[in-house]
Amino acid sequence: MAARAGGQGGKQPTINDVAAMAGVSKKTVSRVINRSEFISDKTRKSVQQAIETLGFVPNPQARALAFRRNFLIALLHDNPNAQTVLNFQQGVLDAIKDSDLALLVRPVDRGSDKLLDDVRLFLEKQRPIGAMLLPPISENDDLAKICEDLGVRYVRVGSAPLDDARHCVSSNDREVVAEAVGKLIALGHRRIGFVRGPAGFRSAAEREEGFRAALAAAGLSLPDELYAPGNYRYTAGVEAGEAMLSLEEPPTAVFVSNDEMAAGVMSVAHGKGLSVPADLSIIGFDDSPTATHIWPALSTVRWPIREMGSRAARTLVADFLGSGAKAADDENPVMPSTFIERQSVAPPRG
Amino acid sequence: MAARAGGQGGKQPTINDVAAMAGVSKKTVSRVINRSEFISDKTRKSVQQAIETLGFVPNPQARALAFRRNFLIALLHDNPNAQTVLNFQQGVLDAIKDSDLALLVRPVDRGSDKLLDDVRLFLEKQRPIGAMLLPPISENDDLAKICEDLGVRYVRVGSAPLDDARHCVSSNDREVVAEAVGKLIALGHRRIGFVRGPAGFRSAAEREEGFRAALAAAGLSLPDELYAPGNYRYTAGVEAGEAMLSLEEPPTAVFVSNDEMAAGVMSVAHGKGLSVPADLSIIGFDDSPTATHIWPALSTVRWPIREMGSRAARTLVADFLGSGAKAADDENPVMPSTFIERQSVAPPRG
DNA sequence: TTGTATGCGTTATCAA
DNA sequence: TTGATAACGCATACAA
Repeated sequence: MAARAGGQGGKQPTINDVAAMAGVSKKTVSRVINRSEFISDKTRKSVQQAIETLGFVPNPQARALAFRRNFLIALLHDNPNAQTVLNFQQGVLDAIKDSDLALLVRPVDRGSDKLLDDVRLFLEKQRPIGAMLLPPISENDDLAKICEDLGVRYVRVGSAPLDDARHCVSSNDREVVAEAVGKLIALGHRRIGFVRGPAGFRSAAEREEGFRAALAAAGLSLPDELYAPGNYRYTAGVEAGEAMLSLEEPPTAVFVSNDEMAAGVMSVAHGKGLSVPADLSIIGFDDSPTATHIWPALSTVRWPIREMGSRAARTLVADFLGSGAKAADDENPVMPSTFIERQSVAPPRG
Repeated sequence: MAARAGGQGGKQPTINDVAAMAGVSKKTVSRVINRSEFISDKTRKSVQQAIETLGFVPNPQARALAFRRNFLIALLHDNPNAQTVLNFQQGVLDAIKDSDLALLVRPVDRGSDKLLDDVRLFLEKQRPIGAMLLPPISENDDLAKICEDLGVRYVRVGSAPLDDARHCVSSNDREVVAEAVGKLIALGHRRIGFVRGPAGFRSAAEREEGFRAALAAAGLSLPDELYAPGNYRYTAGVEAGEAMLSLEEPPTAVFVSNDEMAAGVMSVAHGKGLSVPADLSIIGFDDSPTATHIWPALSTVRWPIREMGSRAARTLVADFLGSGAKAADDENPVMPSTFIERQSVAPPRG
């Protein structure tokens, strides 16, 4: 059981109890709590002693009122992908578990015309010390501006730098996609299909650019019939698969902009009696659980989402603590994605 | 943009501004905010008028301090399944979006020996009005007791009633599993395998009981070689599949206690050149994204997780508002799961 | 380096 | 049905 020495009358001890026991004023106790520099080692120790024996824990509500800021960090997202959001949360928690911050989660609706007002009201009320924006809403500049206006620190998460280093954590989708597609080409593939992510998503654009860069580097072109639109959903993958695999000269490989759509393409291949990877190589993106659950296991790109969550939270915290601003400046805000080879890729037949 | 009539000096208007404008005391304004009954309609209206024109929003931090309670509800979980957690969150948000509650998310580690202390400290500090416990930690009675001790309302989510109706939202896993397995039997299957969930999980036990009930009802038995342990992970499904499908007389169908393991079994079937469902019918549980991403699409049981989230949150809120306690008592806390037939089930060969 | 007085914005007490 | 005043627990300005 938790050892709670208890103040008086079973209630939680307050700063007053600590002050009384240590024989100092509450302000001095406050200074110790907030790590003020102007404190003699002696009094600091005696105060810490009292805090210890009393089992005193500062009341976050009172601090929030006085600070005009809640000791929370908010995660704003539009539920693009459950695993992504949850992995990110996990990373955030890794970073804040030893602080006394807590995580506030706020799903929003990017399609709503009240999105901006919703977020503004939320931040005004909750007053978190910082907010983290997950893609795709991280790409919304108005949202960032709202944070700025309200004095809420923010970090935008994206597949490419969206803001200055202080306000952004990103991966390098473009490069890694180019690398992955390059391997396809090295294996001998010449007709390589592409399934795109939704219009207006930066991640979709980045992945496409990486794809095209790899093709260009090898002097290959992308015929229209091997280019399919998509929306990151399974059904879009199915549609793209049906279209491409019905071609007279179908592709021997395809890069699909996320795993879920890749699963759709693979289903179509199975349905048509094609063998993956013998008849068709497939590469996805995300390294979601789906990637390993389907058969054969999908080669894909792992997004360092947990690390990004941790990094985003650390940036916010360091920024908040001020002094520790080093953490935010030292680290490179671009975190590398990695290509993961599994069973869905092989040289083309013949 | 949000229409904020603003108090004075660009800052947020406070209760004092409202009181001044309406010509009443702040306590009266407070009464209006908190829907006290002892207010004349006339003053109520004039106060509401002032609130409106000022664009006043009560400061949650101040209220939290005075109420000794934060206007938050906490979600405690042990990350069993990303989709489940996120769907649940979505349901919670459906329920609280018109209140001024916010959602605090707290992943915990059920393996840690500090679990209880962690949760206690978290609740002591954050002082949410209520907490929701997701399985498997919802099965931990000590956790419920901690909530009770701290005066934090709680709701436990499970696959069977874990507590009294006021503190529990559950599904009816057992019945639905029995129904699903019954269909297998009706199709003519006689050798049906079973892959279990992890020991100590109530959901695993419920599903097994449902499975056995269906078998018993048909006078069938479960040979040892068709019973496999598992842990809800893909690899456990693979192991179970390898074992069962290497048998001299393999099963013609298998019920797997969750989708992820079912995907593992299906991979093994594919690898052995077996056709699903012609050679092997498979049923999973969860209706996770995986169920539709694999090929063929998996017949499974849909857990009403979003509805449960919504229900859990409404219970907490109603309980908190006191008056509206009806919501908590009227509704049946058991929410039905449903069997979903897709392509992974067919009659046995021959 | 430390203490005093006061503020943060709301609710509770108790009297009017 | 209302209001004056005291909590709520901590932080800040300004003194000492």
